[in-house]
Amino acid sequence: MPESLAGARPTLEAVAARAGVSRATASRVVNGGAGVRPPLVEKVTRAVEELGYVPNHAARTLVTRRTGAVAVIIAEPEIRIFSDPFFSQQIRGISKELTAHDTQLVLLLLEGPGDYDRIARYLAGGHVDGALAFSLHTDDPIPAITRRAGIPAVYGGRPNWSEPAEHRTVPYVDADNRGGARAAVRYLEDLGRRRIAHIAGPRDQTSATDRLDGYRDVLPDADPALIAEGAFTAASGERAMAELLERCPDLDAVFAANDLMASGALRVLKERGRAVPGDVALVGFDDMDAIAEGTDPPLTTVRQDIEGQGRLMARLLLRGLDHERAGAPAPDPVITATTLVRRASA
Amino acid sequence: MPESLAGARPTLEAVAARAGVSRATASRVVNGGAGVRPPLVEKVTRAVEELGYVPNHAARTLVTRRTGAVAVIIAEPEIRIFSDPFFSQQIRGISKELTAHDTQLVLLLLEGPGDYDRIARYLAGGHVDGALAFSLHTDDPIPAITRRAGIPAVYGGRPNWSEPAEHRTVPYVDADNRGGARAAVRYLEDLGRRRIAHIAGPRDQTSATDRLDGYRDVLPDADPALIAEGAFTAASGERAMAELLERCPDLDAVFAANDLMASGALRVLKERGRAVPGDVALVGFDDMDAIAEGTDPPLTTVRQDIEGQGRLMARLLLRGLDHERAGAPAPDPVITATTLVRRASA
DNA sequence: ATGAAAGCGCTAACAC
DNA sequence: GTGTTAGCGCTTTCAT
Repeated sequence: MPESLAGARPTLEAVAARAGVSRATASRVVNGGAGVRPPLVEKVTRAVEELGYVPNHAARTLVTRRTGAVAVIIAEPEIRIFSDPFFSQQIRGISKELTAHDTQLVLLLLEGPGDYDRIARYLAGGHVDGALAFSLHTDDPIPAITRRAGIPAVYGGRPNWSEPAEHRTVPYVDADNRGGARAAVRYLEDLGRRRIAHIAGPRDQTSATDRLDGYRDVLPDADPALIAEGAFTAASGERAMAELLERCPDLDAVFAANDLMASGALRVLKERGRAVPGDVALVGFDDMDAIAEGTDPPLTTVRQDIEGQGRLMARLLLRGLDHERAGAPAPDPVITATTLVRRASA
Repeated sequence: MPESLAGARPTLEAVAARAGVSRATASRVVNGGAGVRPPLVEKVTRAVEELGYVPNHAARTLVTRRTGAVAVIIAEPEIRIFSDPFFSQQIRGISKELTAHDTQLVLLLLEGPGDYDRIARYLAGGHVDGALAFSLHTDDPIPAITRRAGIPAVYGGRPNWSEPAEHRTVPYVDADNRGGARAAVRYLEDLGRRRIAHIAGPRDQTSATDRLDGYRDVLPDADPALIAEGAFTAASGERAMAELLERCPDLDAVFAANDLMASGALRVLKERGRAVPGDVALVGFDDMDAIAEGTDPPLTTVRQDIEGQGRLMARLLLRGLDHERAGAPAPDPVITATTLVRRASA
């Protein structure tokens, strides 16, 4: 490994000089060497190594108008992001895909509502080529900001627009929440269960409402008392289960909109002496192994490939960057498959 | 808000023209406007707004040699980073401090050991002004990489060198683990407990060994059977507690090296019919509110300001960046205070 | 296939 | 105070 001569990083000029070629040729070699004769390629390559040359990123960006970086925007209400394995897996996926394409991940945490300005300025400043964001709120300002900044963006989770017409406007990656929910409820039905309750997630998240819709697809005439709303947390799952038990003591199955709530429900069920799955069959959603495999009994749940979704988001964005000049239309939403994982709780 | 004329972002040149001044003056105004007469400042400011001008980052970096970005490096074994509230809080703190100084956070996730090369190239490429990294492993290559890249770095947690002499080489921020542990054990002593056990963390993390050292400071002659080793997880806390109970049924207090292990220990204690704190007093470490406040009884624990540590890391780095040209020496390590928080478990 | 030269958008001496 | 000018390091026509 070459010694770095503290301070004075070698420039392309230096490489060219050392290799006895022009800067242009040196540049060509550094960028793949297409159309340069092998002996020269060899010479330049050696010079690069000897000098420990690393291209200056700013200079390159200035002329190419490509930064090789992508922003990942995380809204403040998503503070839980880092504690929620869901997001961490998604970020892993994104990171892997970006890395594979030599693209950097710039993390933009919104500390508060006033931060949208800062983000807007940043995005407009040409720091990044594109942006990735998660679970937009109702009429979230982010899409408008990226549009104004003129950079492409891909979203994780179906945006929650108040205008349904806007849905097609932005590209997003989402799991087949509705289909997964349908599969879960049908499975419970096939088990012979007749009083199937649902612990739904918060009404303002599409993943929650889609799962609720899936439940209703299968059980259009379900007793409304069989539906309780939670907040995707274990504690809220406990509360919802208690409610449900009170309202419908005769229930014989529960489909919870995520594993965390299912784990809470399980705790309450056991406390009240209901055997799982004997008396009450229980199905979750997400298949977060840290949760679903750790409960007693382990959770039957709907699995989605979260890391894969993250990778897909990044891939979609990168593809968009490549086609950008072609003025390609925003890619269609991508819905990833879900599968039912049978364990012991149902 | 000005319409963006898709594609053609206005340059400083355009601003200057519109304001009827030279590019230099426009630049001065954009950068604070020191030494420019108010009327001109006003004119330029208006032009900036009307045009929706945002400085081109690459151009600026090219001449100033400052990127306004800092890398946060997260090693692969730290995959748990995102699920561990410890790291998430630290990152929050870092993000806040960086944002306050108009500096961006570039996230570098190491996907595997081979990734060190990629990181090294990135850091050498002048993408960032400095780097932040966490809990270095024994003889971690990161410090060498940043040194070779010629960029300053600050670490979170005392590095685990095999050469003690190296300790002073790198600046780091760490909690007063040893002092906090001492306080916890003394508190237990003051409660009148005489058989105080310790559930230690993994031997290869300085935070764990420092806490063990603190325990030993107070109890130099403690029965070795009173010490069990866990892995900072709840499950390992359960295992360690079971061990301890078997070896020393007469123990009357436990100091666990973190809250997660304390919560596991608590579970086992209750299972075996030991009243907490009646029969066995229990103290944790970290004060992760999601855990410590949620147990029954709530955990007495040693609190450290994790977000503050993150902020401190960023501040130290930024300060280093400012003094860089002055060839200032690496700042000394900073040890942040810990405080005992009394709840009900001891 | 290679080189010469222009210029990306900005800041910082240096003159005035 | 303000304008003029010279690059920062690189890619990319355009000649050759």
